[in-house]
Amino acid sequence: MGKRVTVEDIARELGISSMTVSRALNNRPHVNDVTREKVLNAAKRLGYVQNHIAKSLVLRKTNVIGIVIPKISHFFFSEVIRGIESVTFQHGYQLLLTHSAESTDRESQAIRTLESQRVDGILISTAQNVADYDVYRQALARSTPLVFFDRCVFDLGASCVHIDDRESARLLAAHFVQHGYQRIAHLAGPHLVSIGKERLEGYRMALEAHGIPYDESLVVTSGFNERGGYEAMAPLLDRPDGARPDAVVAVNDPAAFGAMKAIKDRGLRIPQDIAVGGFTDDPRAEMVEPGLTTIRQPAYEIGVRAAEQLINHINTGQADAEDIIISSQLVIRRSCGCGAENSPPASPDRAE
Amino acid sequence: MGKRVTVEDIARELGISSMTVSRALNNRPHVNDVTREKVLNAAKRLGYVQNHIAKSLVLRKTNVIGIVIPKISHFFFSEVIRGIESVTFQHGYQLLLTHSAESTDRESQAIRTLESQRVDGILISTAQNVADYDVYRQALARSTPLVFFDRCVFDLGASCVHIDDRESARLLAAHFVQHGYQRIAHLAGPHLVSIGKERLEGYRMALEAHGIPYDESLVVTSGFNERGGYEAMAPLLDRPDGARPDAVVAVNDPAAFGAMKAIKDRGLRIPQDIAVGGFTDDPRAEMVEPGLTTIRQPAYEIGVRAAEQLINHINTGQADAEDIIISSQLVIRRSCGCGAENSPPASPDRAE
DNA sequence: TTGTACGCGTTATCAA
DNA sequence: TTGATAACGCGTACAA
Repeated sequence: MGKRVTVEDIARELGISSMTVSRALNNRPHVNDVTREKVLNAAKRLGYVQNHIAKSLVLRKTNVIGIVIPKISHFFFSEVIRGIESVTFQHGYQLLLTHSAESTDRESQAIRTLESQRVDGILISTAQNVADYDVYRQALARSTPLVFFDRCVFDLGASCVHIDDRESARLLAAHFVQHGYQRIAHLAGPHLVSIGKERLEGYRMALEAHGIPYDESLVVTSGFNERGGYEAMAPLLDRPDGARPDAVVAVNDPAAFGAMKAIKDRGLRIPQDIAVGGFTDDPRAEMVEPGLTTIRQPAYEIGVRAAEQLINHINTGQADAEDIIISSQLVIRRSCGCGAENSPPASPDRAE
Repeated sequence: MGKRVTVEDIARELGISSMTVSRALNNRPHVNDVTREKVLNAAKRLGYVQNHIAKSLVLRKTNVIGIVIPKISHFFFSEVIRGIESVTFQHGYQLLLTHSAESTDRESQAIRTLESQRVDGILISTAQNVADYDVYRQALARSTPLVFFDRCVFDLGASCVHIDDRESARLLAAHFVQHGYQRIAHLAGPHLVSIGKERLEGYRMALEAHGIPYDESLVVTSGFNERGGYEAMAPLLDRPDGARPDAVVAVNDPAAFGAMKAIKDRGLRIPQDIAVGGFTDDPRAEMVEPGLTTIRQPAYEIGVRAAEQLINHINTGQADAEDIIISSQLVIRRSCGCGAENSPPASPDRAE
């Protein structure tokens, strides 16, 4: 930062006090109209830009909200960010973006950095192997409002915005069961992260409800990306004919895409040989061949609600934590082989 | 922000001066080992978190870099952000993310906000209707380093990181010409933004080089999203048989996807009736049916180079502006009907 | 090795 | 309506 124009400079220029300048610049009362005019002109002429750093220091409020994203490249998260931004923009907050890259170490570091930056609150979706909750507790103890989204940690007294992952997974798995699939595999997320746990549990519930025994060997941890989905399919596809799964419920769409590629690479057909389902409703889901049946998570809305909740916490000091559940939707396409082509809005409608 | 522990608090607790505490916490020399140990213990015990705001104020350096993104939901930009983040993380910079939403007003506001936040530098890709360069000039005049990426403004003395848009568009259009297409349309970006201008120019050059007259009615401004691409196709598809274009070069992939949908909705085939090409290499390009021939822009690398260049400017005061050209690549898939299936890395390899 | 004085740029407070 | 003073939390410069 080079030499910058300060209120002091403007005050000196006009032969008045810096307080009057400050009042004029901030549209505060008790300033003579003529004086105000002179101040604004001088500010423009000198190229004054308010120093928000100094303002934050004295006001003890930065108007900055921190975000911790586990995987920037995931479409879901970029949509959440878009939702968050729309709300924070309206409320005059800025966004400090950090990336944990699925690492708990980097996540902890990010949270500490955000606290150090004195953000007014933090929006976070945990890294996939989250295990130690101390860093969250500490932030909360220092009264930094925290709101989780999608990947949550419950019982910390922090709000969380997410879909009903368990019920959604149950619904998806039940859909396969009801259409006659017998050996339904699950590509699972890491079991430490909320959505991994919940989606697995929903899958189990669906099987149980329909009297299908839970077979541990049909559950393979894939993680959340394409490569993981691809690799997790190997042990399942290596099974002999008749022992191979006839359907796969993936923990999310990227994993499902990887699985679909693995299935095709073996020369098998989707859904005739193996049906596939996912989670997210990634833009690719309607373009992949065949279209991917999936649970649509309204990412933009999740971002909006999370940001609103956080700002609410910020304003009310410490409002009660809420568990906010956003409704999801089963989108049926051809990958599940269940006939109905209940297509989602086509591409042109994805644009704003 | 609630009541926070300060260096003063620690100093009082230990009966020493705040300077010694500051030195100890920052790993500076001239501190007795025993004293340092005591300070670090007390800091941990009291839950001290450095106030980066105060530090920034006194050091006149925030270690924050501002980003201005025209369209968060565009895959290309989320990849750029990922690249930027990888560099800034390594160098200890934080990211303040702003969104112009393609509005020049919001963009100007964003830049002023970032200046107000005293970011050490700004990375920006302009809004599509950029026309007034004053806000950039002012930022530069106040010695806020500025680096453009993808959508640039030249001749301002700011660095710019981008592919060779003109040459890439020329290459793509020439590819169509060489494969016998005669009536090649162009879905153009707004003509005010660099990539809109350059890509149109490359398209013209390719036609000219092959003796095909430039037909203004074959150039329709689509903007950068799916809906724009879809709608821009209407006048082209409304032409009678024989006057319809036999190929379309879209300004980017989202527009190309919209165009493909429009073509299919008319019951026409790709590429037999109309061939399509795009720009970006969006993840959907290899999944759409048929696969989209496109110019691959290495988004991640663009982000990396832009961030490196900015940090370089920050460190060297004001190094010379550079025009940094990242090499792009023509990825041939089936949408251009040119045979060669030069497939890009498959999905599983997209993951990190 | 440790401490004192001061300034970073702004606003709140209280006095004029 | 305006101004003087102090404070936000920290680090630099210099003194002890």
